Amino acid sequence: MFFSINPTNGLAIFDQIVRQVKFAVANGTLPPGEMVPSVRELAKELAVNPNTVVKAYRDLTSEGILEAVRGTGLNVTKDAVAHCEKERLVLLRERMRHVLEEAHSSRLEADEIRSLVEDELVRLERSAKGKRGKKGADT
Amino acid sequence: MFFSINPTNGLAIFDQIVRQVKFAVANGTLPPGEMVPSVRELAKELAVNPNTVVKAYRDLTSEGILEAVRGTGLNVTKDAVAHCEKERLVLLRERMRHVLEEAHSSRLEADEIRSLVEDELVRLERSAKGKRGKKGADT
DNA sequence: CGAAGTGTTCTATCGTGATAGAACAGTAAA
DNA sequence: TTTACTGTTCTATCACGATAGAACACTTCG
Repeated sequence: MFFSINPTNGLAIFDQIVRQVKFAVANGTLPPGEMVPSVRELAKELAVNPNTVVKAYRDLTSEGILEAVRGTGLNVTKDAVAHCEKERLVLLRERMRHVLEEAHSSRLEADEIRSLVEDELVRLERSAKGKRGKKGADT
Repeated sequence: MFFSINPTNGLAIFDQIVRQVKFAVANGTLPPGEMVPSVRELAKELAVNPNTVVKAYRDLTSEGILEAVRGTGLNVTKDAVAHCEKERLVLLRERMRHVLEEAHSSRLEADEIRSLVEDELVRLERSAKGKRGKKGADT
């Protein structure tokens, strides 16, 4: 499935779920009309309490991103895509800003910040590649 | 004073204090032997509960960064500088990594991430300039 | 029908961060 | 000594995120 939880993220679990659903909608992984995993199913998959998933889905529903079909499940609304596409960068930018503000107020130079970002970007690329090419070396 | 609290930071107040003390030690703003503000004074200045400052100072003391002089106050230890210089990048890098991981898992391209970072960096530069040259334009 | 799956709602408990307020022991200076 | 600072240690309360377990109304399918 698309979802995963990172306990050291700094974000609450329910918030991580909310954001990942939004991101999945924004990039087309979760198209309108598609059903999200059921509360109990997702809770089991993430090894998380069902009530935590309930809270995430409740927030998403009250934002108009999900809608309930009684007795059946929750699906992505038609309006969700535009909404999530707009919000995607806003959410990421806001978090990024907090980190950069801390770096800046700690007297880190802009170039030091840039190289820190580059370090972590290549690290991300490497681990992504590592997952794609399971056994082989490269290619 | 050097310290300030950002409620929307995602970090607990006591943790923000801990990190800011470490950063101040790392960049020489808070040299060894220097006294940190008293518990009650800092609590008043940050409009925060004294117990919150106590917790931050207790953590810093148990890490060997501050030491108590009974009846007088807390001062920065001799070993603190090396310790904090090492930890500075680690702390910032760890937080940065979490944000970049989220951006990456949301299918944001590396170049989009870079331009997002650049956006926020110039924003930081602007606000820093704005604070330095209060009334005048530049110089 | 009945069983199994939906979402929804409820109470209770726990840990943590924060607040509030009080008390105690030590030091410094008038 | 007295006063006014230090740090330190309590108890109590609150909000919030998370957990646990149960119940209810609805739909789908055999």
